[in-house]
Amino acid sequence: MTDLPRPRRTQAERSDLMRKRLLEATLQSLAEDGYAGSTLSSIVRRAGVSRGAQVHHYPNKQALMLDAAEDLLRRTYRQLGEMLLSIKDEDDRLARLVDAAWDQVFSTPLFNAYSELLIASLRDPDLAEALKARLKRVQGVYAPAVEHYFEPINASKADLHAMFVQLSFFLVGLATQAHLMNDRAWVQSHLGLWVRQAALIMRARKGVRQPPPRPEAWPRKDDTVDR
Amino acid sequence: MTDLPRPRRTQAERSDLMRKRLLEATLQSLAEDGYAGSTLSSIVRRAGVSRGAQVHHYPNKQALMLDAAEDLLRRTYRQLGEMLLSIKDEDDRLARLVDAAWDQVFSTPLFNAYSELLIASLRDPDLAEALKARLKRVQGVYAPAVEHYFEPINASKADLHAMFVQLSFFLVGLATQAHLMNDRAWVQSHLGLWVRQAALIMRARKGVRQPPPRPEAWPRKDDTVDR
DNA sequence: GATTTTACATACAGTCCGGACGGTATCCGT
DNA sequence: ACGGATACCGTCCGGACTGTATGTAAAATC
Repeated sequence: MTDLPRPRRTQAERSDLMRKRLLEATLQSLAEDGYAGSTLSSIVRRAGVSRGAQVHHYPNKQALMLDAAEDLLRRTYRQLGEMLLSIKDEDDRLARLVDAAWDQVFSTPLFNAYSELLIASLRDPDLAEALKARLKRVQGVYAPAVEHYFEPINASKADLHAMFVQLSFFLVGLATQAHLMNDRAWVQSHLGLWVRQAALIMRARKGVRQPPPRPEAWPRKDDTVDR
Repeated sequence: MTDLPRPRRTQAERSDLMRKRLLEATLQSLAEDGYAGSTLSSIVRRAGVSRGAQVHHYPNKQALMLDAAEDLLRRTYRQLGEMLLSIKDEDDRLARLVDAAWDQVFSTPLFNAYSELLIASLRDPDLAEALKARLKRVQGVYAPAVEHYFEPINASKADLHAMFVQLSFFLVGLATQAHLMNDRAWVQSHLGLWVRQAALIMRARKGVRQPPPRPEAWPRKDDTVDR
């Protein structure tokens, strides 16, 4: 018995894996059961770990939620970056971008988790602060990409960017109310309207063959939480 | 003692008053403490009534929340109607309308209650159904008013209406995230962008002196809740 | 290899929530 | 005026949740 069937794992490996499982379960739980419905017991059950593991890594519920929010925005950051890289140089670049944003980000169950955290942050200043800080970073993803792909016509650069900010808010509103609305076609038609309106003040840059500047990696956090 | 200091109230009066107090407290509580934080005890405490009164009028929490949602949309319906009636025939009618919608509806604490109900309805089909039905009625308020005040230019009537639907979603997204953003000026500039974009496909009708058709009164509900 | 630190597990304590229930006051039809 | 219906009150109970305290195995340190 030189090698045990269970390989020896280092402490850091164990911790990272455990946190990953907890965060994954937390985000799933947020999406399915909502913020209030995401009880520590249910999260732990979903993750298939014990209650003690969670309490070891996160002293209280808020700490877990803060880290989950961080993780969620990190994922979104990455996903948005990949989506932008996947946009090809086509005539209907604007429409493709909007569709991709809706399909790959805002209409996903993961975004429900964001909605929950967003509403919860109305009454949790720490959570609000975390979301605010990380949101800025996410916005930093597509701000350069916007100028890379599009140029204003009869409008200022500021309007160009503002138009996309408006899009994101529109998509948030859409995502939180989509379940009250009819169907996908209805959503598509409204996305189409935005595209037509946006086309009035911007156009795709000609001859863009390179993808936008690769967004920088998200810096690892060193301090876990506030103490 | 011919006249008691407390005048005799009819049963219906007592009930109506009690429900009013409960609904008022519920909406306040939703706005301040959120859906999960709006416990029956806290609502009752806020309303200054006993626990038994509530349970008499609403058999469970969901029934209370359903009625509160109904009441909230009814109020919004009324408020939107009044707002539309207050719009004067001015050059910047569009801008005034948007500002009024933001100031008088979407940025108010009452709208926070709507956000809470909205998110809660993701996991409460009954609540979702109630919101959906009543939302249609609210939308019915400004649909005629839109055509009363504006006419499309280089666009279809459908686009005209869609543009305002888009506005409402944009405002919802704005309202749920405004606390993460900077300041009022920032919001104003984005509202301004929408106005400028809208002005590209619509204009105020000339010589409109009459207010839009007065929205019909909200029909009283007869069946209280599902049994 | 002994000891200290870290990772994880289980049991417990205190709190609070939602719903049920028994009782009282007020009103209404007759 | 009187009996039933309606409105209202205060309390109790089962359950669930969060945080804590204690115990055990594994890994790191020396």
